[in-house]
Amino acid sequence: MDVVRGFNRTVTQRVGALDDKFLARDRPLAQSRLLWEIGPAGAEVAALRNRLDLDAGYLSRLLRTLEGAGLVTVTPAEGDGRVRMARLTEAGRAEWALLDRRSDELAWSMLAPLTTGQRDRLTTAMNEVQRLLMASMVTVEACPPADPRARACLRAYAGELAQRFEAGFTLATDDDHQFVPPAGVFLVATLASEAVGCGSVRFDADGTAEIKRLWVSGSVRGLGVGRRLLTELERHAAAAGAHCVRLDSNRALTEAIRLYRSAGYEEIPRYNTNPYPDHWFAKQLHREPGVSP
Amino acid sequence: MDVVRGFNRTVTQRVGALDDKFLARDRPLAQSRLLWEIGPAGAEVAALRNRLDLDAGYLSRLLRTLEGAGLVTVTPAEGDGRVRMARLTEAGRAEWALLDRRSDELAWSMLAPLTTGQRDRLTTAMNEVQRLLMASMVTVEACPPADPRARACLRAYAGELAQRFEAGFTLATDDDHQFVPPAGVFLVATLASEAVGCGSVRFDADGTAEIKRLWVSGSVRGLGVGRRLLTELERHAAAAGAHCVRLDSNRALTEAIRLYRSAGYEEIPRYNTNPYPDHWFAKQLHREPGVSP
DNA sequence: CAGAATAGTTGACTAAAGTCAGTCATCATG
DNA sequence: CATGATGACTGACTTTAGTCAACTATTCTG
Repeated sequence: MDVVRGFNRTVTQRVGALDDKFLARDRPLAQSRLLWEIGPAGAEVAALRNRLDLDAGYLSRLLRTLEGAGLVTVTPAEGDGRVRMARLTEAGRAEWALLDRRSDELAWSMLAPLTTGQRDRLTTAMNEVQRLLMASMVTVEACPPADPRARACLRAYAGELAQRFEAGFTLATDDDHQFVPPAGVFLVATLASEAVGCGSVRFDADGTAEIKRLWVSGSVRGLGVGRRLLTELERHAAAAGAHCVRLDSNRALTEAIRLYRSAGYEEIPRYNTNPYPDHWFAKQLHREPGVSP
Repeated sequence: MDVVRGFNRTVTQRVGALDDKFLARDRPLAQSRLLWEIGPAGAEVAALRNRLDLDAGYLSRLLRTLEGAGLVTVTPAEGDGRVRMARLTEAGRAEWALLDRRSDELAWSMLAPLTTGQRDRLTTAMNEVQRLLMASMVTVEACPPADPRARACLRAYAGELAQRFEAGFTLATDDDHQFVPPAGVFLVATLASEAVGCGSVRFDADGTAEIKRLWVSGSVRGLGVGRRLLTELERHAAAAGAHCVRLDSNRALTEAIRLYRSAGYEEIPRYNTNPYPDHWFAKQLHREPGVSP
């Protein structure tokens, strides 16, 4: 705990202050940040507002300023005329490249005074901190399967299975109701208001439950998100009165199968007639009194 | 390099922003930071200005505001009537305690979602990052021996030797001129405008140089500051035309002696009549053409 | 003991950051 | 095709942050 506090104090204040100084050398910080965030690829105004957590009016004004300076153009997005797209002009890209260079300089200024060994240790530790902080920023919560975040996850899930299964994959689209309470539950994992994982469970009348559509985005794989989803799903199943959870999988999904085994699942014979799976698992739940959904 | 940039981005934006939000929930950030920095022990106004890097006038005004809110009292320091001391009132201490609690909550919010193993890895990595960033923020530069920073180091140096030598220690005070160019050089290591180490070298007419008063503050020991000072001193000696550096030490200074050996120094017979040392070392310098002071 | 230096304060500013309500165009829905 | 929702923009503000120069009270120094 004290380590974390010391880290927060030293690192965020010192590095943060430096970072700001590097970014905001000749224009207000908010403008530099915005320019930086738009990036060479451009960005939708709503996305910028979201990422920078700015007031809509304030952001609009900042965009007008950058537009006035000839660094940015804002045009209606194709498809939806309400949405607007911010893009860097030629001059804006030059400015962005300057910021990019400064960011490199800042990084180098942190490494330069160190010996080679220290540099290696620092970058290794930074990597670890960053990954684990990402992991700790992931939240898991229930959400209706019709929610846009859920849809985005399921699209990604289906796309991935279609790639990994030799026979391709088509997601059933008519069983959403199974994962709406009280019949079941659908969970999404969110990182910085972006959905990065999902999972669902259906409670059956015979005291069993079935977990389906567990998926974790590649961007956060290895951070324990899958395990958190699985644990939460089991908790919901137990709270709904299930004494046993089942699930199916395919040998192409090696990480998932490893996860199931290490979470206490044991292989059982085929229990359904789905065309895709070739492995089936089950786990007994120890019902803890007082668990709430 | 990319690791460092990713780290800067994630950590300063995410954690830094959170940190600010936690601190400044019901008063302006600058006021909260100041209140926090004063702390239960109180602090001199100059120290606050230094630590927070604020304009003197601005800081003064902030103090008046906190004073007006009944959170702080500012009184002349004992000893020097120009210096003023800021202290928390009863209400101020309560506010400080609140901030302290929030800081704990923030730290906990970062650890809570993780497994025990992940927590251990995160705190270990944070500790490493913090130490190495401190190391990389240390700057080494030449400075006159009469400079307040140099005096502070020498006081600390003498105090420490007095403690560690059985026979005590008294610092010679009349040889400052030896360490002023062109006769020699005095270096200080600085961390966040606080002197944390020093070292000096005297160039002799026979092509030898003598390193003296190498000291590193306990707060940064183990970060390679001693080695950096030593290397810099050797560089200055070489630039001044020396082909050999000598120094003396005492068996009580085990870390220093280990440093000298690992830096290529070899033990030689007594070369002076100083009462304190019982070990003497020398190292040949390889003069690199084009080295500049 | 007369300056010079140091530590802090005050007044008069400016710029940047952020907020809020009201408006307008576009899109989805019955 | 009216109605409401959505996404962005504008005007009119307030607050916060920060700067600069002039000024006062101590202390140091020759």
